[in-house]
Amino acid sequence: MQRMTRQRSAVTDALDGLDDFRSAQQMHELLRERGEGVGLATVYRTLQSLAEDGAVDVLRTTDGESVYRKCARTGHHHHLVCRGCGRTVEIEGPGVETWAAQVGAAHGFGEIEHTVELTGLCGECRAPEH
Amino acid sequence: MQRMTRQRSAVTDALDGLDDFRSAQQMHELLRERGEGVGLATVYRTLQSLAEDGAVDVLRTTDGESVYRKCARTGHHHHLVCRGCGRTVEIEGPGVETWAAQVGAAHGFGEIEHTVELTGLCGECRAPEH
DNA sequence: CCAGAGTTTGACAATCGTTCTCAACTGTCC
DNA sequence: GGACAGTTGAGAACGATTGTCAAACTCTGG
Repeated sequence: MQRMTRQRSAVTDALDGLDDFRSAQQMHELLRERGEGVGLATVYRTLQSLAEDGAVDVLRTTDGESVYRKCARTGHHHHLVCRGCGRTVEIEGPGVETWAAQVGAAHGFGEIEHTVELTGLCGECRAPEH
Repeated sequence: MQRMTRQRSAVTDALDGLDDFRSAQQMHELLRERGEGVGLATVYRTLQSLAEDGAVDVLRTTDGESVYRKCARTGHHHHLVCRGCGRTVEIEGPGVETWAAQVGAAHGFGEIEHTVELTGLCGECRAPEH
């Protein structure tokens, strides 16, 4: 059974206040600054279990770090992340889903799963001043 | 300048004989078995430099390991990998490329880059016997 | 409210893939 | 052949993540 502890709610509360992806280490640091210290191992465990429950989304950065984010959209979706500031937009790709299934079928594959993530530079990061 | 050494050609030769993704450690082991021992650090360095030159493709497995493969197609493409046996099909996604750019533009993002990988079960892995 | 059972926590050690170090080695060019 | 700059490799170092396990805590049913 899942229990509600001070640490667990500290992590979920912190996630609610953020809108970009953060690593477990960043969360750990953030909580420490807020004075709600939570052990690093606990932060890892909590984020993992939240991810398993589908309560948060996980992404792997190019350097192999796992980053987490609480998304508004609960179902399956993708992300468009700004490489400059981290701003994130949730994307629903009706086209991609079917494309994936089609491509899979065309090659005799079944039970297709896909990974689709987009990165770019948002308006502000492209035109810093004006 | 790039030199042709015994180690470098051992790695590229080995890659030519494979058609699925392998990790640096697996390559290291494979070369050892063949008697063409190559230091682990060298295998890492060589695979990396080959990847930078676009001579091989890199993927990150779900557990954060980098895997490499020499693809027939040299330009930009994606992969459909069998979760059962590792069989890999190279995919060219005319639709995905434009979709990515469109979605990006719709949100004011530019310089869009995308990651698209598919996994599934190939025909043989779905019907082992018959 | 209270005890007992079962969870959760956290400081620290351990893993594991990958990168760094640096002295010895080896293509390459003249 | 000889010089020199790129390359190698054994082992240390790194950094993210996971494992350990005794102490602390939650929740539930009296």
